[in-house]
Amino acid sequence: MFEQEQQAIEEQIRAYCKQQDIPSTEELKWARIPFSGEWGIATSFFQTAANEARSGKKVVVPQRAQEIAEGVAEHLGTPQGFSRVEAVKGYLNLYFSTDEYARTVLDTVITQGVEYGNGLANGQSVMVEFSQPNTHKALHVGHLRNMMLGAAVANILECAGYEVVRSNYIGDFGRDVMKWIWNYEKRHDGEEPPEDTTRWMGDLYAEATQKLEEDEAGETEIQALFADWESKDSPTYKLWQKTRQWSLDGFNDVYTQMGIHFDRFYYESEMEESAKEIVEELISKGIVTDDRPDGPAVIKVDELLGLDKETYRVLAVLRSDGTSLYGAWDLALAQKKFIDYPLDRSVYVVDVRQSLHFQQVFKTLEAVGFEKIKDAFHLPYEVVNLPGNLTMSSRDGVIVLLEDFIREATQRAYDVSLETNPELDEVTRKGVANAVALGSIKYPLLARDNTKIATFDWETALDFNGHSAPYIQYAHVRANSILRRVDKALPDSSNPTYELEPAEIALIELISQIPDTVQRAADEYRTLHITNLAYDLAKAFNDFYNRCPVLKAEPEVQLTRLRLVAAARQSIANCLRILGIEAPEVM
RNA sequence: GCCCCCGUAGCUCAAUGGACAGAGCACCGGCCUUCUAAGCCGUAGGUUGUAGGUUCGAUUCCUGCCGGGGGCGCCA
Repeated sequence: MFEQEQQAIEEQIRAYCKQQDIPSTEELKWARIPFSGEWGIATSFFQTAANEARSGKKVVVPQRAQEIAEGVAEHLGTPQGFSRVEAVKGYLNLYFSTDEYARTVLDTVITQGVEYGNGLANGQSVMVEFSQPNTHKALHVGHLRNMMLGAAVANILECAGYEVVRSNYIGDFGRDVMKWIWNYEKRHDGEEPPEDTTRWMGDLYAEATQKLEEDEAGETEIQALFADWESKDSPTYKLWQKTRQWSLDGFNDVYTQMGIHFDRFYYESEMEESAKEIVEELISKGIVTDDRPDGPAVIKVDELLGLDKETYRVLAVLRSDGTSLYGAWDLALAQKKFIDYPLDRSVYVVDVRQSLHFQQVFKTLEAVGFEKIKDAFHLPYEVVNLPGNLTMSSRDGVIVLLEDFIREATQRAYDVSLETNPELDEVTRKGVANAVALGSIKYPLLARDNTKIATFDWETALDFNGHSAPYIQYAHVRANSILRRVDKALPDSSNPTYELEPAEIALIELISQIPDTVQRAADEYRTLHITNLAYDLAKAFNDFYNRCPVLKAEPEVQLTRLRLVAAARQSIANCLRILGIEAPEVM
């Protein structure tokens, strides 16, 4: 937000260094002054001093850094827009003229509104593939992490200035699906799903897994179903179509509920044909080692890349019976995405356990000359476990169902609301309960680094206190509550005519960080930066709320504070929106 | 055997190579005639797994070791 100011000062620093014959060529790194209540930008001269030391000059680095900082400070004087410049411990600290900058920040937020925080369109297009649910199975809490991460990353990229294509890749085909069909035909033929469709699909899947273990002929029968499916007018194919749709309808309900949408759906069942074409081609090029029917057709990736050490291992593409495997599908899909859209980047939000798989796919495509694959990126995330390091598994049915979790959280939020705000009408309360419940479900998954395993336990999951979505939502409600009580329109922009409180400065400072944080989150594909900022904003607002009266303030003070409250409300709402979390008006 | 990830307060987690390693939970003690107490303030809690290395400076980068988790030819 302060690029112009930084640039102007950078030029002066460079000029000074040149004049003093100090070799300062590298970029200056700017940071915020890290002490509370102080507001400004800082840079240091350790690197410069170290460079001098390396070039033969006899200097003690910290001392020399301080010397340079002092020299620069003297040279700069007090630049326009700053109130004070100091050199301390090798750092150059430039303190903003509070009034001027406070006004600039508030004006920017209020003028830009929901757009505040967004970067300029950068002309780049990126696809984010996420969710990838399997039909004929239940949705559990483990799937939620992927959904939330993917949706939030897509939002972040969009805010940062990318053109974003949100895609989903539905697992509607494969052995597990056929296993479900097999079991359905044997034990549930003709049954229609109950209202709770997705749960029922999951139950039948668990049953299929169990029954198959006890059934010697099962494997052969499933193989036969695979063969039937190939013919599009077979009963197997028709049954597959019908049951698959049950799952898809259920998924769409969940997406609607979670506020997620997709621009493009891909299906594994569509990949069969093009996958086989690719494999045929690779066989003819000698890249695929075809051991059928004695074994699978595979790509020996290390060999392909000419590596001696086992690194990328072997990617299986066809079963010995000739049916294709997901390795082949991904070879097809990775290319198809770049054909369907003019992408500058292609992001896959997929469980970390598939890291090797994606390396195999990407390396293979690179080796066969598909240049664009260099722009493909696997964004891995860790799993959600149950206490005791227990991995959720659809096969064993050891899972916390998404719908159970949502129901419990909603009930809990409703109960808390009854207690804390008894006057709410029923319709509003239900809306609040829904917003709070979904927020509290989503937030912890987004506030954790992708590489960290999450552990689900009910008590923590239903805790609405502290570092949580409801805390942030509540800050938004408080801000809204103040503004609602003011009948008149927001005052016009003006410089503050009183000395701002530290709590006010801290809040404004955080607000000003949003654009940079969005960019950083986009660069690193990390939702964590947004959740951290949203929380810090809420905390700073609560502090302000307690220390600084607004409605009872002197008219001149109130002027600025009302604009600050409006900017804070907007800022919190924008952060929550990026995260896919609702910002309620009341709670 | 090869590869990847994690290790920070009692617990769960933060921390662009930078100034004093910060939050929440839990514990203890305060604050509702005052813009919604789903809130605020205070106390306490640390050899950042360990041994080295790089650096002016390491929780952050590199190497070894210890502990935990995950992946590795016909599931996805």
